[in-house]
This record gives sequence, structure tokens and C-alpha cells, in this order.
Amino acid sequence: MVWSFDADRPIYLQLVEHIQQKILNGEFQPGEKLPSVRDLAATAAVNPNTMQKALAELERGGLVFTQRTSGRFITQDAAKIARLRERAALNLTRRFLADLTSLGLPPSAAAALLAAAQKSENRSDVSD
Amino acid sequence: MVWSFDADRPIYLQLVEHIQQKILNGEFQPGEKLPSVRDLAATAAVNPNTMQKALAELERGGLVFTQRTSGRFITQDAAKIARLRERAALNLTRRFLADLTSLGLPPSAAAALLAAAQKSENRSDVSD
DNA sequence: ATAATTGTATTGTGCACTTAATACAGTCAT
DNA sequence: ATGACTGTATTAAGTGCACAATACAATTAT
Repeated sequence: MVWSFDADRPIYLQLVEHIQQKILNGEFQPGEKLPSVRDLAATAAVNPNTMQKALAELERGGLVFTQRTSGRFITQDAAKIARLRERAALNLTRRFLADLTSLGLPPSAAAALLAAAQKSENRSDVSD
Repeated sequence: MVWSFDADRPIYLQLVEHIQQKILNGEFQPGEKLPSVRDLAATAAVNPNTMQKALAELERGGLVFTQRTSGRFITQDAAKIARLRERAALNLTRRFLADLTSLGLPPSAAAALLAAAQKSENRSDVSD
């Protein structure tokens, strides 16, 4: 469980995405109880206030609900989770194609790029 | 020329990426003179200080250089631009695959997603 | 020469994010 | 009942981002 943060974006939003991912990919199961705010904050090495803000934000998506004094739980609606996972995958794909277009590459370039990327699993390569 | 900004990230960084894109995709040609800081700021509807910060940041990448009192210019090194475009495309692809993995999908799912995304060019679909 | 245009620098203000340190009310185990 | 947990709220401090309003030196156009 690695909690690393991009310095260029609010931590609490990255926490939201991080946790959302764990729900969508099944690391957190439907109905499962989440660790407490304080525990999650300690694990992620952030302030409890920041984690609280992230969790509050997460509830607006309906993936998580709170039982006032006993804790937070993942939604039991497995269908909803599956639906959101598919939508997330489609959105990622659309953004990928849009980014390629911004670089001046046609969507048809995607296939070759995917093949190339899977061959060389090396360098992470930041800009320069 | 649309300059729209994501509220969740620093504007000056988005400006950097925006301009970098225009260089990599050929909208800005090698050797071409850039509009002045003030003009660019007006076009993007941001404060000149913010645009100045973005441009200063851009020079660290070597895609742009300054002639003290006459203006800023795109590098004439077309090979460098081409090299960076290829690298950018590969990085985008790697991130796409990594994001799919985070969703619990195998890289082999990419092909089907690309096909699906190109069929339905509709909804932008944000979370919920 | 004068005026306009270049990049650059400075000072101040407002706002959001993050951390820290507490505090409170309700639930649960003992 | 007591103590340890839950989520939640508040106040204070520090930081970075963005804007506003100027200002200056050097080049370019007139």
C-alpha cells in the first residue's frame, strides 16, 4: 500500500482518487468497514483533517457511507461499483485519445503506441 | 484557441502544458516568435505575472528561449521537438496502461476500450 | 529623439490547502 | 459506569497560487 502524492495537486483530492481506486479494483470490498479517519491518516502520513476532507468528499459519490459513531463503510451496491469501474475505464480511454490528438497524433497511432509501451517496461521518463 | 483550466491544478502549470502542446503538435513552429507575455496573458485571460511564471518554467525544458528585450522564441531544434513528442506519446501510453491496472483491468483490455471509445464519441461523463 | 514594446521585478492582498492541537457527542467493550 | 473508540468541529499558523498595480532597463518603430 503506497501512498505517494503529486506535489502539484491538493493531497485531499489524491486521497479521494486513491481510495476510489481501491474500491473499484476490489481492494476494498462492498460492505467492508473502512479503517478510522485517524488510522487512515496515519497510514497515508497526512493530517487527520485532510483525510476527513477526502472521506467527506468521497461520500458525495455514494461509494461510501457513514454510520455516525461506528465508522465508515463501502457501499453494498456491487452493481454500482461495477458500473463506475466501466465508466472510469472509458473516461481514461477517451482522455488518452484526446491527449494523443493534442500531440498531433491520430487515434490510429494508439495501437502501435500500446505495443511499444508494453515491450519496453523500462524508463519512467519525466519531461527534461 | 481555447484556454480552459482545471480548477484543481495551478494555472501556471496548465499554461506550461498548453504551450508545450502547441509546440509539439506544430501549432508553434521552430524558430517562431511567441506573442509577448502581456498578449499571451490577455489571450489566456490570466494575469501577466502568471503567464510570466509559466514561460519562465517553459524555458527550463529548453523548448523556448528569451532574447532579453525583443521577445521569446521557439527553439530551432526541430529534432529535439520531434524527440520530445515521441517521448510524450510513450509516457501518455504508459500512464494509460498504469491507470487501467489501478482499476483492476489487464493491459489486454486496452484494445477493446479503444474501439469502444472511438465508436461512442458522445458523453464526457464526470464521476457522479 | 520620442514613444511603444520587450522581459523582468516588487509589493500587497486574498484565498485555498495543510498541519497542529484540541474539543465534543455518541457508541461499544469491559 | 468507565474508558476507548467513532465521526466531527474549531482555532491558529504557515505556505503557495493568483491577481492587481506599478516600475525599470533595453530594444524597436516612428
